[in-house]
Amino acid sequence: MVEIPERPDPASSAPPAVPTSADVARLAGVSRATVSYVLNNAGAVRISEPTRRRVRAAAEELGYVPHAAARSLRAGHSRMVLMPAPNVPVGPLYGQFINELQWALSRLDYTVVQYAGMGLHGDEAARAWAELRPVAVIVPGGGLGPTGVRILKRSGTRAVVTLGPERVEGAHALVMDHYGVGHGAGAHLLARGRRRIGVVIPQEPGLEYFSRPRLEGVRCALEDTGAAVTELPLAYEEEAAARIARRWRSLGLDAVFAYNDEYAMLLMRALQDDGVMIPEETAVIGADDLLLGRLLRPRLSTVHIELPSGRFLAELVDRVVRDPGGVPEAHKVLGARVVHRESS
Amino acid sequence: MVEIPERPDPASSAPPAVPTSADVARLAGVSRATVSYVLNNAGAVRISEPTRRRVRAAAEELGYVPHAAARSLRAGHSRMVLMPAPNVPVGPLYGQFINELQWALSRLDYTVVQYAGMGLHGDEAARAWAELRPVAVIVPGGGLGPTGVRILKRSGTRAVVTLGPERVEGAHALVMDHYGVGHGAGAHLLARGRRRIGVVIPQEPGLEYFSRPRLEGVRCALEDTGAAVTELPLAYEEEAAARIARRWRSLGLDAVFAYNDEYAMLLMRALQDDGVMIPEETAVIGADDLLLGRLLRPRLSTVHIELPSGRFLAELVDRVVRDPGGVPEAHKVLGARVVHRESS
DNA sequence: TTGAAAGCGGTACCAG
DNA sequence: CTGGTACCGCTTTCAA
Repeated sequence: MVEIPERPDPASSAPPAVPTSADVARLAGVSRATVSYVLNNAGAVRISEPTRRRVRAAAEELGYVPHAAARSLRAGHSRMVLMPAPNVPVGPLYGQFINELQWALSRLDYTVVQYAGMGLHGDEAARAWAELRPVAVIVPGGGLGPTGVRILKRSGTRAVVTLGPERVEGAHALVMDHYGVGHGAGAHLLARGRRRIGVVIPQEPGLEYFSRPRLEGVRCALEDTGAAVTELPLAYEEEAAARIARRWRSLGLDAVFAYNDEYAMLLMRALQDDGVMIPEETAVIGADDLLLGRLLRPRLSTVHIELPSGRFLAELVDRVVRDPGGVPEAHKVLGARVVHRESS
Repeated sequence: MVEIPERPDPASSAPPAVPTSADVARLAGVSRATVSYVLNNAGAVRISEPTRRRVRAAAEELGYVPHAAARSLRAGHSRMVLMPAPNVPVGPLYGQFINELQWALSRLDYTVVQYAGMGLHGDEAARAWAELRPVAVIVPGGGLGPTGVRILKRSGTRAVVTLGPERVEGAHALVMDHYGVGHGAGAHLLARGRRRIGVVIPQEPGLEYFSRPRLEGVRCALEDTGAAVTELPLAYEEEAAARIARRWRSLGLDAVFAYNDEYAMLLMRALQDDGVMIPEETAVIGADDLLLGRLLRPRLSTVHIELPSGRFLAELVDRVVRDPGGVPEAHKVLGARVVHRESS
C-alpha cells in the first residue's frame, strides 16, 4: 500500500516541493526513523534487507538529498572548515598551498569552504563566519584580532588557526613572517658588496602584509653596516617601471630587492632597456623562486620560499578539533633560502 | 528580575555552551520572539525602546551570534551561492574574474561560498552541493552533466549556471569556448605566411578543458589551406622545453601557438637558447595577454581574451533566482582578439 | 507591546 | 526489527 503523498503539489505552476525524508518514508511505507537508519547505514540498528531496498528505491525515485543544515542543527556540530576567500588574485605558490590544504582536509573528512565576505572587516567578518558554526576557521593574513577569535570560540568553533605574520591571542598560529625573506635578500646583497639598496614596494592593494615585513627584513640585515635602503614604490605596469628606470642613475643604487620574481622581471626589463648593466651596475634579486626567473637573462637570483605542507596544517587543525582544550601552538613555518643565480 | 540561566554550566572542564536566542531572552527577561524581533529589526512589530536596549545588551554580553542553519531551515531558503573551488592553481585572468563575481554577488546580498569537494566527481559532487541547499550554483569547466543539474534543481537550487565550453541541458550557460582563441591564433599565423604550425599541449592536469578546444580552433582555422598542425606536449618545466628545442629543427615547424603566454615564454627561451631565430625561423604566439609577454624580446604576440564582467554573471544569477521559471539562457561570452607584436 | 506555540528536516532514544 | 516522539535554534503567526 503506497499512500498518496499529502502535499497537494498540483502540476500547475508551482515548482515541485523539495523531497524530505518524510516523503521518502511515505513512499517506502516506513517511518522517518527507518529512513534515517537506512540512509546513514546505522550500525546500531538492524533493518531487514527488503526494507532497506524499498527505502533506497524510494529515495532514488524522489531524488532525495538530505538537508545539511537540518542534520547539523540536530547533531549540534558540523565538520565544516571555513577560510575566507582571498580578495586579491593569489600567486602560484600560495595557490598551491591552499589546494594541498583543501585536499588534505577533505581526506580527513572535513568539508572545506571558502567564504567570500567581500565587504566585511575584522569582527564583522568573524561574526559572519560564526553564523555558519564552522568547526574550524583558518585565517590568512592578519584579518583577525583577538576579539574575532573570541567571537568564533564563543560560537563553538573548536579550532582557530591564523596564518599571518604574527600570532593572535587565543588562536593557534602558523607564523609566516616574510621578514626572513627580506633579511635573506638584504644579507645576500650586502655579502656581494652592495651598499645602496633599493626595495620595491608594490602599489597593488592587499600586498602590504607581505611587502612591509620584507622591507623590514632588508632594513634589519643592513643595520649598522653603512648600507642604505631606498623604498621604490612600483605599480605592476610597464610604464611605472619605465619611469623608475629613467631616473635610475640619479638614484645611485647598486642593488635592488624587487619584492618578488614578477616585479623583478618587470623592473629588470625596464632597466635593461635603459642600458643599465645587470648585475655589474645594479644587482637584482627577486623572491618566490618562480620558473620564470630561471628563464630571464641574466638568470634571476631569488629567495626561495618554503611554505608548510598542506598536510601539516590539516593535521594541526584536526588535532585541535579533537582536543580544543590545549594551549595554542605557534609554529614558525616560513623557510627562506637565497638562490644565487646570475643577476646579483 | 534577571533569572539565572537554566543550563548548569559549571566552570569546570566542559566548554561553556554556545549562547542561543533563548539565553538572550532569559537574560533580557523577555521571550524568544521578542529577541528575534529586536535583532532582526522587524518592521511589522513595534517593540519599546527600553526592551530593545535590554535585548541588545544581553546579546552583546553573551556574545550571541545567530545560527545560520537554524535560520535558513526555518525560512525554507538561504541566499547562498555555491561554486566549486578550483582544484588547480588558477591564472590571474580567471582569478580576477572570480573576484569580481564574488564582489558583485556580495553587493546583491548573496553569501558566496567556494566548496572544495576534492574527491568528488560528477553527480557525487552535485549531491554534495545540493545538501547545502544553495539558492544558486555556478560551475566552471564542464564538471556538471544534465543529471547533476536535475539533482540540484530537485533540491531547490533556483539557478544553475555553467561556465563551460558548451551548454548543459537545463542550466543557464555562459559559453566560454576557447575554440575561438585557437582559431584566432591559427588564422593569424596563416596570414603571416606560416604553414607548419605547432600547438603546445600542456601536460599539467586540469588544463585539458582549455587546451583541447584551443587546439581544435587552430585545426579548424587551417582547414583546407595546405597548412598542417603538430601537437607538442609540454610540461611546465625548463627541461621539458629544452628537450623540445633540441629536436626543433627536425620538426620542421615555422610557427607555434604556445597555449598561453607562460608556456610561450618557456618555449621561446628554450628555442632562443638553441639559436632558433624568432620570428624569422619560427613565429611564436601565446594567449591571455599577460604583462609578461610585453616584457619579452621579441615582444610576444598573443591572443587577448575578454572574459565577461563579474557583474554580468552576478546579475544573470540574480535574475534567474528571482524568476527561476524562465527558459535557460546561453550567452557566448568569450572574446578573443589577436594582439600582434614582434614574435610572429 | 509581548508571549505561547507550531514547525522547518533530521536524528536518536525508548517502546513495542 | 520498526514506529513514535522529543528536540536542535530560529521565525512567525495568533492571542492576550
